[in-house]
Amino acid sequence: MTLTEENYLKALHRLSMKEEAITVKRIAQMLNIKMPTVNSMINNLAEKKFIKYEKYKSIELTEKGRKQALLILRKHRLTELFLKDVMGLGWEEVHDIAEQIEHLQSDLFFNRIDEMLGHPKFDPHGEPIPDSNGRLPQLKSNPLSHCVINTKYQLSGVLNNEASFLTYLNSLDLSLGSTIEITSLNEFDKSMGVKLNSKNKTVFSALICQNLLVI
Amino acid sequence: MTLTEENYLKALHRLSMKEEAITVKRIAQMLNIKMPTVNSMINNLAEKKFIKYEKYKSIELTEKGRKQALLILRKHRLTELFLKDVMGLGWEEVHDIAEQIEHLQSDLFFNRIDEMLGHPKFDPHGEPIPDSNGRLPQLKSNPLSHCVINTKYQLSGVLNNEASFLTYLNSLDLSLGSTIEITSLNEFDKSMGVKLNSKNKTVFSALICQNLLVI
DNA sequence: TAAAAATGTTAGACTAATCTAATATTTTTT
DNA sequence: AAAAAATATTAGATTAGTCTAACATTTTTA
Repeated sequence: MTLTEENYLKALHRLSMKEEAITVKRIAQMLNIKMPTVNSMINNLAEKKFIKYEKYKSIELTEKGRKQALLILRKHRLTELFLKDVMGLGWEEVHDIAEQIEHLQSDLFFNRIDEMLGHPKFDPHGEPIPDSNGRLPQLKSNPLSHCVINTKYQLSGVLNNEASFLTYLNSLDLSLGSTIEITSLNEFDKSMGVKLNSKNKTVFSALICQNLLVI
Repeated sequence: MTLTEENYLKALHRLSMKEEAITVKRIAQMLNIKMPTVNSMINNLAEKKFIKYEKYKSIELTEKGRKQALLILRKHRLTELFLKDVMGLGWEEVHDIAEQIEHLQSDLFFNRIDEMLGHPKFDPHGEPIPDSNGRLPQLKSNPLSHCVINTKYQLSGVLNNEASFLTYLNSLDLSLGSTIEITSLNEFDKSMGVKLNSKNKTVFSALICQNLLVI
């Protein structure tokens, strides 16, 4: 895929997320390109099966197109997080750089970023980060006890409302939306080493883990 | 500048570094492109004053061309070092990724990399890294006492040969070529906090600094 | 529902980067 | 120094991505 095709696909996906119908006019506006140009690119993308399209009719991403768009989105969001958290750039500074880096061809590079960030599932706006197969994370929460190591989750609920449990969570500064990264796992007692909000490390017993719901 | 123009400029610079004359044929080989294509790009670059050229005559980079090439080289070498030292990729893996990243347009991004690496003057092959003005570092050594904070230097000599001094250096595992990064400066006694070979931290008194030559 | 407005498509041209085939110049060899 | 070989250049075609002008279709409105 060329860089231009990737940018069209991104725009197509953005429109499909928020609007009723994808039109040539909207794509043209979004990419700041004239309609006839968009029209010919639409034909090109349809030929390559990234979209379904018949002239004067609606434009829709195919599964292939959506997956491709999500893979680019993944690279974009991982990059933004990386520029911010690892390189210490400001949130307002990262977008333009990520727009360029998202087009790099290197699984190695992006997988390493993913790893350094602890396989985050959401960017700081709360937007989900597609996985390396171009799939969006399930929005179904699971108990932390069912989750995997070296991955960042967000607290989405609790399965126990005893005051002592809630007080404990409070003392850790844990609230809905807080990030919990599993850094180690004790096979013997099923306790987990965790890092909270990318800052404090502690250990959760199996019982704690069973009562924390995360996404 | 287009990505293609940048790649030609890089090739031109590489040739100018190691060979007598830059020929259309050599450029074509290096970039794996046919000679007529190279010829037309040569004309284009000459029009834009990156090279001096008259047909059937020799090809030479202008100052403008050389500076541009060195700025790309700077981005390439900083990126390689970053991928290796910060992201932990293997030396054999970094080249292809750096070939892509070197074309990014973002002073912010590369300055931040430079900063994170401690403003290195040489890459791990010992190749010099051009500065942000496209100038190669002076190969003239200076006493460490004349150097600036937050910068990586390489030990290039000593100004004192007393056994006690050399034994001291040995005990720190310091030898010719070792990297010395100045991490802090004590204005009162002119002593310096340093990191040696990217590992051990220590403090050098003013007297030590005066007797270490670095590049 | 017919006219007007909005949107979409086709036709044809342009630029950057590439190619092959043909031609020109320079360099090497005999 | 003439012939042969190597190298360089020109001419003309191709592809991707863009444009403007003209035409077609659909949607809105009166």
